[in-house]
Amino acid sequence: MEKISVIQGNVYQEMGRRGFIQQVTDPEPLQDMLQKEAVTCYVGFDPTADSLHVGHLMAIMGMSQLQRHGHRPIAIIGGGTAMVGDPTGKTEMRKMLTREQIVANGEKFKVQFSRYLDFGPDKALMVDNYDWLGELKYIEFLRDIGRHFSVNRMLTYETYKMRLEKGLSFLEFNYQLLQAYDFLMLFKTHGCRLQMGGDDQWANILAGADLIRRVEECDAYGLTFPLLTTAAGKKMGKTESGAVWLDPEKTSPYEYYQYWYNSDDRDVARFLGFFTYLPMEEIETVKELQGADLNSAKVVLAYEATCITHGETAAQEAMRAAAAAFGCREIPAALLPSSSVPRGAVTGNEAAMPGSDLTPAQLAAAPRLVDVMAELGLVASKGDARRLIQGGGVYLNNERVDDINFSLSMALVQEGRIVLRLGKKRFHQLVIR
RNA sequence: GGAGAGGUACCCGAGUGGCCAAAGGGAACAGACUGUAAAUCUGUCAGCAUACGCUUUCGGAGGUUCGAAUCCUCCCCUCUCCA
Repeated sequence: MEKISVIQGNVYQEMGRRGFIQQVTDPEPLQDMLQKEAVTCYVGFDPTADSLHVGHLMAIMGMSQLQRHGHRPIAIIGGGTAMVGDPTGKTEMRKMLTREQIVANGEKFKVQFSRYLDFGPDKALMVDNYDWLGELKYIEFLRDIGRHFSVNRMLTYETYKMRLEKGLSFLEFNYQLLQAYDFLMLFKTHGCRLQMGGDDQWANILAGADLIRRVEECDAYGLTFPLLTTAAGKKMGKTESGAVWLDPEKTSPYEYYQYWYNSDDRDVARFLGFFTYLPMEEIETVKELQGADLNSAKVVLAYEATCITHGETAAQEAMRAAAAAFGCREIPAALLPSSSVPRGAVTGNEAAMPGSDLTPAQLAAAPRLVDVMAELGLVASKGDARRLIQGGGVYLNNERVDDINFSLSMALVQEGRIVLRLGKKRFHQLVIR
C-alpha cells in the first residue's frame, strides 16, 4: 500500500458524487462531523469464504475514500457473526461453518484488506468481533442488550417477513442484535461513530445506531452503499465461473482484468467512480462517450482496478496478455489523463495468458484435443468438448477445429506454444517444455 | 405432538405406470452479427461412446410390475395451520 497524503475537501460530497451513498441516517450532522474531525467508522465483513470478492469491493473502496480524506476506518472481521450467519437477503439458512474455517478465512481477509487500506499507526484498524462476541454471557446480554429490541418491530422488516415464509431459526434472528452490539462495542472502545455497509444492511445498521443512542445516549450514524447490479441486472462480481475473487490464487490478475474490461457499456462510468481513484471531473467526460469509444475507457477501468487489487506490475502484465490475445488498443492522451495506464502501443505478452505446460513427450503421444480439454478442466466433460467443437467454438492458433477427433501434434507448435481458444474470449495456451 | 401440502436436472417448474434423459421458462455455453459491450436470431445444455448404443438420474432405502419420476412400505427433510 503506497502512502497516501490526506486529501482536502468534502468527503461526504465526494462520495456522493462518486455514487457511494444510498441512505444516511442523518445527513447534515454526519457531514459536519466529517468536515470537522477525523471520524472513526467501520464496516463488517463476515469471513464465510476463503477470500473477499468483487461484491465486497464497494465497501472496501468506501472505507478507502474515507481514509484518503483523513478518517480512520475499522474493518471488522466477523469471526463471531459468521458463526451465526446473517439471514439478510438469504432465502434459506446458510450452512454452518466451523470455528476453524472461520479463523482460516479471516486470516485471508486480513491479508487482502491491507492492499486497500493503510494500517499504519492510527490510520486504520482491523478487529475480529469474536474477541467480544465469543465471550458474551447469555443472561447478561439478554438483560443489557436484548431488552432494547422489539420483536414486534423486527418482524415487520422485509428481510424477516421473507424468511418467515421459508423458516427462520432463532439463531439467525439474533444476528441483528450481534451486529448492533458490534457497533456499540466499537463506539465504546474506539470511539467509532459511523457504520457503513451495503444497503441490505440498513436495518442492522440502524439497530446499532439506536442501541448506542439508548445505552450511551450518544448519536451515531449509519450510511449505506447502493447494492450494485450490473446494467444487465445481474449481481455484481458474479460470472459464469462463479465469484470474482480478490485473491490472485483464486482469480488471476488476468481474469480480474478481463472481468472489468468486459463491463457493460452502461456501467463503465459508474464503475470508474467506485473502483478507481480517478477524479470525477475526468470520469464525467466518459459519460459522453458512445459506442466503441468506450472501449478505451474500459481499458483504463480494467487497468486501474487491477492496479489497486494486484499492483501495477500485475496490471501491466494483464494488459499485455490481453493485447496478445485481442490486439492492442492505444489510449488517447486526453482520456482520463490522471490514469497512469500505458497509453502507447503495448507489446503483447503471451506469457501472462492463462495456460498450462505440456511436455514434448506428452505431445508426441498425439493426445486427442477432446481429452486434453477435459483434463485441463476447460470443459465439463469430453462430451461437452465434443459439442463445443461441433458448434464451431474451438480454435487452435486461431484456426477453427472442425474434427471432434482432432489430435494434437508437434506441427501445431508455434514459438513453443499452442494457443487454444474456446469461444471468443477464453484463451488457454499450451506451453511445450 | 396433531392435521394438511410438498421434495423433479444449475434455478424456477410441468409431468401422476410404457411415447421420459424427463415439457416450458430462466441462467449458462457456442455460432451469426459486432466493439473482448448490449440487443437479436440459431444451436447446445447427465456421463461414456465416431456411431448403433450403453450407464446413472426425479429426497433416501426397500417392494409391486414385463416396465416406475409416476403405485405400495418405511425413513429423512421443508412449508402451512393447530398446540
